[in-house]
Amino acid sequence: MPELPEVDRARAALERVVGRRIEAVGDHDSFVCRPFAPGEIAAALVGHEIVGVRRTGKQLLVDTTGPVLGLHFGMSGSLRFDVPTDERFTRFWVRFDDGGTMVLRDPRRLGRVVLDPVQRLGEDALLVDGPTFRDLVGRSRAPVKARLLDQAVVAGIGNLLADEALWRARIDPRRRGVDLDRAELVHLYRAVRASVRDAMAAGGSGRSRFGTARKAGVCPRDGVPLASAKVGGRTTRWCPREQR
DNA sequence: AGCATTGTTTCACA
DNA sequence: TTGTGAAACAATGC
Repeated sequence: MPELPEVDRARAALERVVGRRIEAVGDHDSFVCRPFAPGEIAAALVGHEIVGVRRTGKQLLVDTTGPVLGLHFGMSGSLRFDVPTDERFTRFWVRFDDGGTMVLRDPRRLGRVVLDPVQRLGEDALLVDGPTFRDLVGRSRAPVKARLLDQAVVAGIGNLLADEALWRARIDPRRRGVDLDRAELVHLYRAVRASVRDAMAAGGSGRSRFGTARKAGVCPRDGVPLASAKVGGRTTRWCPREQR
């Protein structure tokens, strides 16, 4: 369930392992750990201590006294602590010197585990300032939703948050960035930040009023059936009456 | 059976 | 050249 709010929750949970030493690593899922060979990540990490945890967008960075461990949850990844490492869907795990474990559970295996990740990400959605956001989003000829989903522009916004923010800002997801005026971009910027913050408070993306309504197919403000189409390659729902 | 899925990368094309 | 969008990736659930 990972968009920025879920990943940030994982970051907070990871704070508990700071200061622990890595005793063993399970890196034998060659798809999730690609392009590293089985044992390669383990060899690089064993014996090192976790010294910090950072997040940019949906990317998690675990600093150690050795390499940086990069974690990405893909579509279905999540972290578990102090559970057995042989459970179904365990794709990667770390055991610490205190006997505790960190397990990456990821049924669909679209998550990634890498050493020293090279990031090509834009500014984090929670940190980007208004003028920068307006400039980056407002200069594109792509549908505004596709622009929001582009992690190289603003990092952390996924499909649900994008729909949520556009609904709050009352903007049609199919409109081109260049066709939005300054006031609309201001609204969108505020809507993005509010959507992210609310999702974090609610414990996840898609738990908002619109997130619930998105499934039901009815706009929670005016009861109009939501429109649905592929925008930016993703299923998109919006209120055809309010979002212009 | 068929289709959709809260993500990212690659590749074809304008 | 730059940007855009569809397909591929893997696996599950409806």
